[in-house]
Amino acid sequence: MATIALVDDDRNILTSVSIALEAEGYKVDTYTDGASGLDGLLHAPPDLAILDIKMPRMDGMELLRRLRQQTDIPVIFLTSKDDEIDELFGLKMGADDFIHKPFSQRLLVERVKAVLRRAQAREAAARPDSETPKSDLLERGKLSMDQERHACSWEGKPVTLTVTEFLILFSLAQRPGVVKSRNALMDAAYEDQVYVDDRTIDSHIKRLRKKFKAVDNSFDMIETLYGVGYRFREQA
Amino acid sequence: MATIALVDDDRNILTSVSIALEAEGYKVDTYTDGASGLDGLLHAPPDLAILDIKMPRMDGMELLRRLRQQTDIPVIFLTSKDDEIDELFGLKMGADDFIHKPFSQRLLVERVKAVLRRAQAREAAARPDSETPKSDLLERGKLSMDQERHACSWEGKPVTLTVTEFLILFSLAQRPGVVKSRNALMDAAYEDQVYVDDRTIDSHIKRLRKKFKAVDNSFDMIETLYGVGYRFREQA
DNA sequence: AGCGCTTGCCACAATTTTGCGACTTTCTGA
DNA sequence: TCAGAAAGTCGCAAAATTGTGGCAAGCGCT
Repeated sequence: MATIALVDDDRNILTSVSIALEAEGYKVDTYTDGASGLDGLLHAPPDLAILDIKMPRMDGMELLRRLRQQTDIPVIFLTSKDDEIDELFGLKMGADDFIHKPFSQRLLVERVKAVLRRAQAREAAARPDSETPKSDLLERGKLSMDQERHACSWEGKPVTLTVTEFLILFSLAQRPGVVKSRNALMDAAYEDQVYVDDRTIDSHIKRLRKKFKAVDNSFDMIETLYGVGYRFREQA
Repeated sequence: MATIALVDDDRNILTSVSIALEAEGYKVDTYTDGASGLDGLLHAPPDLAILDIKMPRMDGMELLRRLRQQTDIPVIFLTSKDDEIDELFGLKMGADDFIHKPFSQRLLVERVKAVLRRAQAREAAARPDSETPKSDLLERGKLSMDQERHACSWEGKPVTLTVTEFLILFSLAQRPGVVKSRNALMDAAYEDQVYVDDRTIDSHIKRLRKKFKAVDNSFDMIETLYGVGYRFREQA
């Protein structure tokens, strides 16, 4: 799942927050002061950073300022009552949220999820227009796939695919004529590096072929390369 | 320009007021009694309603009460001296203004403009997010939703939705055929900084389906895509 | 303090998807 | 041609994911 960096000089907070976040399935990197925090954030960028606003060597605000010169990782600040003056400035610098001490773990986790959700949406919204010219629409002869709609059809006739099947076929069809090893297909279908048996991929391929043959018995777009992997046939 | 509904049993008032308002460029819908007025107001919601307080079949007060269950269209009452006792009640119900008979057309027009201006300001204030120029009306086959009035109906029959339900359905219906992940729906329904469990979205979907099925048992516009999210069915 | 309504979430049932063992069939190269 | 190695299939039970009924906390109004 997502990685979260935690920068705070208070060991107690560091451990209790770590535990709370890890319980939710997040990976947590901890740093005990601003300087090493900045270093860590830049070298091993997390999906979200939680910074204490008061810290030795470099306070949270300064850390944020420097961080923003390089990245726009979402940031949540931990503040005490007297730090409120800084919040306006923090917001301007691009802080995403503030949590006032003392805080419940429940609140913290909620905010973390909210910020990650927003960041994810922001990212998704930023992608389509700027880079990644390949839209999530794919047309290959009689096959057409639409990621956004999670729809797939052959000769116009709809074919219902599960998530895994969709991802595998999408990966194959994206580059017709190019062989994809089973490992490559696993990477396409699974987020992290889960390892599944080779035979599992075969199973998915089997199901894909079956579903397409149900619609067009002469379907044979998915070729097997003995000892190598699978390939989506070139030209329709 | 704006549409104004006029409900009065007195033909003279109906025609003279219509002429006055149309001269100002407004579109005017007229109804001659409370019952048909309510019907018309719900099916073809105007920007403002002018109601006579005394009418056969259903008086203005009752009409307002029922209207408020569905929408918050601005309302101006026409009253005679004897009706003054009701004004307090009318205000509570959300009437926006009272005009005492007899009244000059000039006065009427002024009041109308004032109320519309206020309504517009209110509406702008309620939606501080600078963007969101998307239209407030949404028609998708048998479904119609009006963001302004927060009204929703299926095959013309009103369906009462809570805020969250409304936002979720609106988000889905806005792009029929497109899958929305639970996260995307959360974004549509909640402020930043609020995180709710994935299953909460399921709950809302459950309630939505229930409400629509109560009106049309064959309702199945909200599709579930296993492992992906929800989708509003394409075509009516 | 007492409603009535919304809402988030939990627990349990119902469904769907998926991984993989066990076999069979096909392919390759000596 | 024959012995592996590799790929195709089947069938299932485990895993995931979703559908639901309910409940209790939170809120706005009395």
